[in-house]
This record gives sequence, structure tokens and C-alpha cells, in this order.
Amino acid sequence: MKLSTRTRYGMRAILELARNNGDRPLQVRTIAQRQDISVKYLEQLMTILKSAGFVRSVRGSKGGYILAKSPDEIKLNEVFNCLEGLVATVDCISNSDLCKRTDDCVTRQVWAQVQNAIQNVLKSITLQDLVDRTQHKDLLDYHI
Amino acid sequence: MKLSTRTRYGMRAILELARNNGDRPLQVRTIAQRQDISVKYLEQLMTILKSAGFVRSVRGSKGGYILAKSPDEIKLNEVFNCLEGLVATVDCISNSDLCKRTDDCVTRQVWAQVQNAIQNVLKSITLQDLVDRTQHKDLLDYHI
DNA sequence: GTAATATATTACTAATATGATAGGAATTAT
DNA sequence: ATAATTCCTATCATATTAGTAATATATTAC
Repeated sequence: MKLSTRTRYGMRAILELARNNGDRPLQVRTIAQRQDISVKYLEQLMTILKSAGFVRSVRGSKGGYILAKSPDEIKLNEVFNCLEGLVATVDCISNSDLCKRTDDCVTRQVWAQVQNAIQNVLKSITLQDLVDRTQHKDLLDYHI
Repeated sequence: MKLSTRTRYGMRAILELARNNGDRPLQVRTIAQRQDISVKYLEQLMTILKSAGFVRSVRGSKGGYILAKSPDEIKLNEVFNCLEGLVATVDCISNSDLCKRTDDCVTRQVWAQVQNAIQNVLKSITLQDLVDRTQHKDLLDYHI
């Protein structure tokens, strides 16, 4: 139950774009440098984010990526689901045909609860929230 | 972010033991049959559950496995953490030394929230709860 | 129009994790 | 002794993940 780097890197990348919002396009290379991610790998992640409609690309010189919507219109669960694939903790939650055993249903209920909890947390946070958190970093205690 | 079969099978297996609580030991073979899991694979999972102290084994003929504690003393998050390994959604949550970038901390905060939410759900449920749910199955609506 | 800059797309590789299988040793009830 | 059962170790196949490479294509600046 670990997050894939796809999700972690992707989330950090789109956060960079959120910070850059309103400015000129941000290049993959720049994001990769700032976030210490392989350029080539990040390119792929940006493609995913693009085809999901979260970012727009500007090709050619001085091109790069920009957010397709305002940061406060992008909720983390949307980005998360896009990157992490189906967030089904187990398949039978989304596809109830798979469930044959009655006992299974008990654990299935549990996994559904878990999944719900995850989504609720992420649903409550927008990219703008994260940008704000970074900017007031000095005022917050970040130790967990 | 899918559950491994280790966790799903293991959870179902220990639930069988919880149902069988107070009775004679339950054999791996029996559990495997009921839950449609490979015997040899389940053996390994039982070893994990045993070394974590959730179950006790009785060797030899008429042997098998029994719960080491009462079902209402075993919380799902404990079993989950044992099977799924460290539930660290990302490593830097449990090991703060890993976090070099300040921006990371923002997403790290998010993952920590997510992890917390998962744990809270699982912490609130015991094996006994699941046993009860199964027994009153006819009274409940299990569709999600 | 040309060079420079960037994305787009595809294929490949290496490493790791996961799921499962197999064989036999150790242990115990009968 | 024998049958039943866990315990231990090794092995294998597959899937996933992370990353690299090469090439094509589009856009802008000049």
C-alpha cells in the first residue's frame, strides 16, 4: 500500500505548476531539476496529466506546461485518481460481480470504508490550498 | 495503491480463525479451501501472522492454527500493518530524514493525512466486529 | 527559412515485488 | 509406526515500476 512514484512525482510536478500559475509556461526540465526527478520519466507523467485535462502544453521555444484550470478548482483526489489509476483498494469494490463469497463481503465492506476515507481527505484539499501552505511555511509546524 | 493479496488473503484467513474461536485448531488446508486460496501460499501468510503474535500454531496431527488473543482484542489496523508491511504511504513519513525538499513537506503532509485516515478506519474495527457482521448478514444491506 | 527549443511518442531495459509452487524436515495424535 | 500437520527453504513465473533512449513533430525567435 505504498504510493507509486508516479503519484508522488506527478503530484509534486503539478504543484510546481500551481505555484507558477499565471506565469509563463514551465518546462519539464525545470520541474525535473527543482523536484529532482528524471526528465524523461517526468515527461511521461506530464502526458498523463495532460490527457486527463489538468494541464495544457505549449510546444516549441519558450513552451512548457501550464495548469488548465485554476488551482482552487483542482482537488487532490482528482489528480490522485488520475495518476494512481483506479483507486480501487480492491477490485471487487468497483466491480461487484467479482465477489463470490459472502465472507468476502465483510472484508470488502472494510476496504470500501478505507477507500472512502482516503477519498474524503483528498477531496477536501485543492492545489491552491497546498500553494498557500507552502507560502506560509514559516508559520506552520511541519513535523509529523 | 491496491491492496496486495497478502493482505486480502491474510485478513480473510484470520477472520476464519476468529469465526472458529474457542474451537479446535483450524488447518491451513481447510481455510484455503473455504477461502479459495493456494494452500502453500497461505502457509506463508500464516507464518507471518504467527510471528507477529496474532495466531498460535498447533503442530502435528489434529494441529492447525488458533487465534492467540480474543477476537475483540485484535484491531484490524494491527493485522493490516503486519501484512501490508509498514503502512507508510510514503517513506518520508516514517523516516523524516529522507525529506530534503521543503515543497515535499507539503505533499508529505497530505500523505500523512491520508495514512492517518486509513489507520483511523481500521483502528475502529475489531475481528469480533467482522464476525458479528457476518452472523447478522441477513439483517444488513451489503451492497456498496 | 533556419536554428533552437520543447513536447510527443514509442520502445526498450533493469530492478524489484508479488504470487505461487515444490519438496522435504520436524512434530504430534492415535 | 503411521498419518496428519506445521515449518522451512528454495525456486519460478509474472507483473509492476522506474528509468533510459531514440526519434518525430511542432513552435517560436531571429
